[in-house]
Amino acid sequence: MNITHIKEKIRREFYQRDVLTVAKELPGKILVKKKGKSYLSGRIVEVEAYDGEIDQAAHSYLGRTKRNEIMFGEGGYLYVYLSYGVHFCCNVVTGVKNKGTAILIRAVEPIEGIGIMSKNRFGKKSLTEKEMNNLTSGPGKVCKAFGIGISHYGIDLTGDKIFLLNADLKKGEKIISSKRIGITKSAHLPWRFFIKNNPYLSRK
DNA sequence: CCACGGATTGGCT
DNA sequence: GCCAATCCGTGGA
Repeated sequence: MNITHIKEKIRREFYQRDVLTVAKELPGKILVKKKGKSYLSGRIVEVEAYDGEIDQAAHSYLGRTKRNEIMFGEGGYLYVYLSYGVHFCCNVVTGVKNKGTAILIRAVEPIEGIGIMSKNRFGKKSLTEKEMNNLTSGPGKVCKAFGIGISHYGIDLTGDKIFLLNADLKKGEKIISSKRIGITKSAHLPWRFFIKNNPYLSRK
């Protein structure tokens, strides 16, 4: 018994819509990675939208390359890249074919498999409260905790390895937007969407 | 072929 | 608050 028995997997049509529409709905949804018999899951609490047609910060802005190829496919696939030569970051590809849009998953709130995530991140199973809040509060941290790397590039999110589940926000929760973090080009666009006051945000 | 810099993190000051 | 670590995609010569 795990969360996949309770919630419904998100279907292709959800991802194939406009990137901003999807990005606004993503906080609250549940990221799941299945590894053998064990499940890792967490609620998405923070995302950023990237649109190669008008957004210079998007990896797809300069056109199609081998690295960003998956961004130009149809929505519902995973785009993974290496950041600063050190950390992996994962994105949900959105829109129809040739759009070049994706959403960076920046932070999640752990639900299942916290022991495994802790081991992936800190090499031990039990964490201090401080480490717990630091477990998945950033894009590189999410990938490390979930064990997501370049081998997961292009995975179909409607398959059964990595996928999202439908879920509603908890009572009183609110999604708000701000400028995106850590970019210099097209920095003014308010395309970061997150759950207000959530303790797992990469920044408040 | 080579130089540059980035959607980050963690450790030190 | 600042900065090093560390890789490779990208673009110019």
